[in-house]
Amino acid sequence: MSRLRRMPRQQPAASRPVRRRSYDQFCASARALDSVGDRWTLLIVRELLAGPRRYTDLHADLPGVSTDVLASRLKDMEQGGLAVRRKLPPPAAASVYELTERGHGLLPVLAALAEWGAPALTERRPTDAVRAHWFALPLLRALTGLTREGVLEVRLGEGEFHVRTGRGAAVGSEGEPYGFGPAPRPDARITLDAELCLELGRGDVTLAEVVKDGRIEVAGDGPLAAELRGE
Amino acid sequence: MSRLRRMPRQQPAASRPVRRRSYDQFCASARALDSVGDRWTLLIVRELLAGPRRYTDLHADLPGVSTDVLASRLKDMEQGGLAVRRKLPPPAAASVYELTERGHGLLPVLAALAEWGAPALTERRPTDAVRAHWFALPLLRALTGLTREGVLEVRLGEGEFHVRTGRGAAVGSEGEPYGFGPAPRPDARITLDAELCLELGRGDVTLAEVVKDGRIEVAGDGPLAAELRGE
DNA sequence: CGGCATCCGTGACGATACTG
DNA sequence: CAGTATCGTCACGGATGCCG
Repeated sequence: MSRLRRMPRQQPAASRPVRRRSYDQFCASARALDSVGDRWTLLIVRELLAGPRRYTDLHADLPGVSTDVLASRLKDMEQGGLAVRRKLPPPAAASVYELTERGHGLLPVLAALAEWGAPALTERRPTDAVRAHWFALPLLRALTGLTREGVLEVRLGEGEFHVRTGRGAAVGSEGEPYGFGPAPRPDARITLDAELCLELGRGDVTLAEVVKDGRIEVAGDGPLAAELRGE
Repeated sequence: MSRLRRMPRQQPAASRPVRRRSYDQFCASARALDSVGDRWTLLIVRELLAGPRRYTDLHADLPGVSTDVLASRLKDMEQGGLAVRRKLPPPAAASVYELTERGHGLLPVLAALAEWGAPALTERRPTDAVRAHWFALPLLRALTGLTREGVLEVRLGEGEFHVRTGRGAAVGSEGEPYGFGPAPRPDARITLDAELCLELGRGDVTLAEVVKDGRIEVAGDGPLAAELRGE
């Protein structure tokens, strides 16, 4: 009576053309998710939006990703035209991954995700990793009102990063909208803590308010620093 | 010499608290992906953005999703506060899933994905499924310039849907930005083909151009129809 | 019949070890 | 340093069964 149940539930699936998994929908969002919907892919993009990086550094800033998955995603991203692998000039003898223009086009997607996810970013769980440049997207949102073009260095307790302000931060501009570490020649510098970055990104407080409060410290003497101080 | 290699590669993983898989990063984008980064989740959201739907209808419009995964995602979305299950009034004896306000907040994410994915949506592969309302996001992008509030019914070869125009389509407005099928009392109606929807969404052509060309047909006599015709 | 639950085969994922 | 190899586990997709 139960022998019949063992019958061929599934064809051996032979000769299927090993198609990469796709949603197979004629829909723009579905096509986008075919490219960036796999686990870790968008977080790798988030990393590369801050500038070219080496494999090992990517692995270090993405705790939890396994080496083979990272290698596989980078390969997929190369094949998909999102990133390229570039050899550094001779003395370095290393190679870095960097986004193509198509890859940079994902900034609005990451920004929308960050904006939506910000309210859920209240408690910092003990298992959570943190990197300073992860706060660049929330902060960029709070700086969209700035008119002066320039590079702003940001110092957090967790580390440093820098962002481009003014139209230079707009989508489609050459260069990264934000980057790791200190800037080569910043036009201004601010010091604040990560929590304040998030509040600014959520719009809970305005830039002008926290400058007055002293919760944010502005250094520099150029026009960008002046605008940050409120003239 | 090779006996040592068989040693415990992995702890039995006992007593791990069965944590739902999270990226464990104190980052807004990562938190967002903890909620909506699983396979199919954002496409379910895309469906529900068009209005409440029953389980079976969702399954029908998401070819390829297995029944258990769909049930599991819907449960996750309920638990995550993205959607609720609501019983229909007695005669229907069915229940529908609908987005919460938090869930509706994902519209900008889907819109950004659709915008980024649009250039990749050139050839329609023979394996691709199609639904009319999947073209609502690209079309909405082309209609952001409209000032008149109202409901616009859209007729494609593949079926019908309707979109809200004017400030009513803005994020945070009550009601869905777009919906399945014909509208109850549309303020205007347009007829075009899916390809044109995509061209409009990509910005390859403007609304005014295609109205003049006759590639788009505008029906109705209210102010919205007039604005669509270019006064 | 709608709304799942169960079972199974395959593939993706995560951790670790190993190699050029 | 930058991956590849290997392995255990879990997620996914497909088919089917159950239950109100």
